[in-house]
Amino acid sequence: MSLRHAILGLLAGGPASGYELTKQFDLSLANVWSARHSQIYPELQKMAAAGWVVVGEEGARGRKEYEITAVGRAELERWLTSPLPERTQRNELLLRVFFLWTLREEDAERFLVDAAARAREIHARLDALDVAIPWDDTRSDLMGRLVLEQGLRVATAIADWADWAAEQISAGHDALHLTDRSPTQL
Amino acid sequence: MSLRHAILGLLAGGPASGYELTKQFDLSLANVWSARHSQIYPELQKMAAAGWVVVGEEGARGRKEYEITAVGRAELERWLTSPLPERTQRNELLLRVFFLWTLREEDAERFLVDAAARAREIHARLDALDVAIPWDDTRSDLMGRLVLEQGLRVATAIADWADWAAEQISAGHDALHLTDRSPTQL
DNA sequence: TCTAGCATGTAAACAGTTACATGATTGC
DNA sequence: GCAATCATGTAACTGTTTACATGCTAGA
Repeated sequence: MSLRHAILGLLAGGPASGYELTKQFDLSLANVWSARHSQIYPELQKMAAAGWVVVGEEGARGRKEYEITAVGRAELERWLTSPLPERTQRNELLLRVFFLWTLREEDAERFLVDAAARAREIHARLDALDVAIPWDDTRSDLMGRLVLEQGLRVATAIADWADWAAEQISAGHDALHLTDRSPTQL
Repeated sequence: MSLRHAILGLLAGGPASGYELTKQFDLSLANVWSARHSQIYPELQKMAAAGWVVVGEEGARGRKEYEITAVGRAELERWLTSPLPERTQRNELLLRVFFLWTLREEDAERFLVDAAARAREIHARLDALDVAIPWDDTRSDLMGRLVLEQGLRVATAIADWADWAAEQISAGHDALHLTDRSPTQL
C-alpha cells in the first residue's frame, strides 16, 4: 500500500495535521495520488501505532500535528529504494478501446476524437499549473517539476496516439470492408 | 466499476465460462485490466441476476457457459458511449519521484535510471507481443493493435522522460548546491 | 495411477469511496 | 449572529487480493 508512504513523504517535509495532509493530497499530489480525509485520519492512527509518526503539538479545535519519527524516515527510505511492484495498472480508456469494435464505426471514431481532446485538456491544465507555481531551486521543487514534465509528455503521447487511432478507424471504413470480429489475443 | 463491463465486452465476442474469462484477463487484457477468478465468478452471478448475461450450455466438470443478453449488449453500448470518469489515476512511480528529494542524490538518480530501464523492458515486451500475435484484419484485431500502439508510445515517452529526469538530477549535483527542501505545491 | 490442467466457488483481509456526524473558531 | 472554513472522526459499502477449499477429467 502506498497511502501510508505518501503520508510519510509529506511528513518528511515537516509536521502536519490530518486536515493539512488532506489538502496536500487535493493540491500537490492531485495528479499522482488521491486520498480522502476519511482514509487519512484512520491511517495516521495506524501509523502512530506502528511508531512511524508521533503526535506533537495539539492545537485549537482538536488539531493534532503529526511528526515523522526516525523509524518512519527509515521506512520511507526503504520504500523509495525497494523495487516498484509490477502490478497491472488498470486503464479504463484502453479497456474501452479494446471493445470499440462493438460500436458503429462513427461512434468508435468519435470516442477516439474525444479521447484526443481530453488528453489535450489535461496537457493544458498541467501547463497552466507549471506557469502558476512559483518554482524555486530546492530539490523538492526539482522533483515536482520532473513529475509535471512526465505528465506533459504522456499527455502529448496519448493525444497524438488518439489522433492516429481515429485515422486508423476512418481509414478502414472507406477502404476494405472489415468483418465484424474473431477471437483475439492481445 | 469497470470489471462487469470488461466481462460484458469479452462476452460480446462470444460465450465463455468463468474459467475462460479468467484466462482472457491474464492474456488479452493483461496490459489493460486485471481480475482474479475469485472476483470473476461472483461478478458473473450478479450479472446474471441483473439480466446482463445468462447461463447457456453447462458442460463437463461443472462448466457453465455465459452468454451476453440484449440487455447486456445495451449496457455495454451505454458504457462505451458514456463520458470517461475523470478520477485521479494513482501512479506509484510518480508518487515516489515526488519524494526523491529525501534520498541522497546518487540514489535518486539510480531510481530514475532504473525507471528508464523498466520502461524499455515494457516496450520490448509489447514489441514482442506485437510480433507474436497473428493479427488479422477484423475490427476487433484493429482495436487490439490500437491498444498495443498506445502502450508502445507511452512506454517510449516514459523511458525518454526518465533519461532526461536522471540528467536533471545529476546536472544539479556538480553545478549549484541546492538546499535540502522547502514546502512545495505541484 | 498419477499429474496437470479444467472448473467453480467462498472467506478474510485490505483499500478506497461516499455518506453521516459533530463541533470550534475566525472574520464579516 | 452567521457563514466559511478549520478540524476530526465513524459507518456502510464497493472493489480487489490472497488464501482456503473442492472435485473432475484427459492423457502420459
